[in-house]
Amino acid sequence: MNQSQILQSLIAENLVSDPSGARGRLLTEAARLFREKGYERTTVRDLAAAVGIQSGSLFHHFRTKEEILKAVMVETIRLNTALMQAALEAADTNRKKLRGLVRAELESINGQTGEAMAVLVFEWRSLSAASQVEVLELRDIYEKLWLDVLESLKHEGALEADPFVVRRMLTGALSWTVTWYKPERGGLTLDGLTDQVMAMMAL
Amino acid sequence: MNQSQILQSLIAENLVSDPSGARGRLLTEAARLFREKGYERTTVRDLAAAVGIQSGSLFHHFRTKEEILKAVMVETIRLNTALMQAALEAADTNRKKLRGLVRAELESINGQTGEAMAVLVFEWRSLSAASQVEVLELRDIYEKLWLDVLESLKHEGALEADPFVVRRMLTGALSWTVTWYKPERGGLTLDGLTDQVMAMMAL
DNA sequence: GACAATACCAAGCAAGCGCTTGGTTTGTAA
DNA sequence: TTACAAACCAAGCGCTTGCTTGGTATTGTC
Repeated sequence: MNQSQILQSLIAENLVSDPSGARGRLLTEAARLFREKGYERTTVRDLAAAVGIQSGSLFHHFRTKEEILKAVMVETIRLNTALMQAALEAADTNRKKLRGLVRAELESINGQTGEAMAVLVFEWRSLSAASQVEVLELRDIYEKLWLDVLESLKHEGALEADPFVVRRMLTGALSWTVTWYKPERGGLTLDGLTDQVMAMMAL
Repeated sequence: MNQSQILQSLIAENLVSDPSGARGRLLTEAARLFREKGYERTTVRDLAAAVGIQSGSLFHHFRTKEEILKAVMVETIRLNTALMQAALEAADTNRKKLRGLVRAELESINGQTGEAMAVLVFEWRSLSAASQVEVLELRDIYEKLWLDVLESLKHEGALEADPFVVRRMLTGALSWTVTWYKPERGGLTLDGLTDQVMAMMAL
C-alpha cells in the first residue's frame, strides 16, 4: 500500500476527513494557518476566510476553536500511525525497519502533511488538559512502533544507548528539520537526509 | 570561570540584567510564564501580577509586550554564548569539546535558564520579523562555536555525517529534552544524559 | 532640604476576540 | 411540489487585550 492508498482506506473508515470535503478542507487550512501564525494568533475569522465562509458558520461544524485544533492533531496521528505501520511491513531487518520509520517520519514532517505535524509539535500547549489526555493515548500507540524496533536493535547489539532516550532524541531531531530543511534543487534529498540520520547514529 | 562567575561578568558589562533587579526579575518571570502558557496566552496583566505591579507600569520599563520577549531571547543567547565559550576553553580534544558543548547546552535547557531557552525555541514565531533578524545575528555567533568543533571532528574522521546537519539534529534533539527529561532521584543525571547523546553518535 | 528623575498607580480607551443569535439559502428525497 | 435538515449569512454581544493617560510616591544627588 502506498501513501495515498493508506489515506483512502482511512477516509473510508471515517478515521480521517476527506481533504476534498468541507470538513477536510477546513482542517487542511487550519493546519496551514496554525503552523504559519500559531494557534493563538489565528482567529476564527482567519479560518473562515481561508475556506470562504463567515466566521460564525465555523461553529456549525465545530463547537469551539480548540475542537478544530484537536481534530487536526487526532487525524494527523491516525494517518501517521498507519504510515509507520506500512513502513515497518515493507522492511525485513530491524536496521531497515528503523530506516523506514525515519524516512517515513521525515516525509510526514516535510511533505504534504508537514503543516499538521508541525502543529502537533509546536501547538501542544494550546490544547486543553482534557484534550491532551485524549491525544496522548493515540500517541502512545504510535510511539510503541518505534520502541519495538529500537529495543530489537539494542538486543542485536547494534545500538548502545537506551531505546527510550534514542527515540526521544530522534523525535526532537526529526521534528526540528521542519525549521531548516528545504529540499531545493541540487540540495539534500529526503533519502539523503535519512542517510545522514543513520550515519549520525553510525547505523 | 564557573557558571555564576560568567553571569556576574555579563551583568557587569550590562549585557544581561541582574536577576535581583527590577528588570531582571521581570524577565525571569516573563520567561517562566511564556514557557508555561505561551507568549500569546500570557497577558501583560499576568506579567505585572507576577512581579507585583500594575499592568500599566510595565510600559515604563518596556515599550511593548514584544520587547519583553525579545529581551528574554537576547539575554539568553548572550549568556549561553559565554557559557559555551567557557566549556570549550575547559577541554583540550575536539571530542571533549563536543561533549562539553552538549553538556553545557543540556544544562542551559534543563537548568535554571531552561525556561528562557524553551522560550527561544518555542516562541520564535511570536517575534516580529524585524526582531527575528536582530536575534538571528546573535544566534549565528553561537552556532559557529558548534560548527567549528564538528568540522574538526569530521576532518579527524571521527564524524561521518555533515557538520551542518549534525548540528541541526543536535539542536532539535537537545531542545526537545525539555519536554521529557526530569532529573529525578535515581533516574538519569545530566552527565548520564550527555553520555547517552555521545553514545548515540558512537563518539 | 530642595529638586529632579525614576518608579509606580488608578482608570479606562479602542480594537479585536470567541462565540451566539435569528433568519435565509441550498441540497436531498419522497 | 412539498418537506425538512444541513449549511450558511449578517449582525453583534460581552469580554479581554495591549497600551495610554494624568497624576502620585519613592529614590538619589548636591
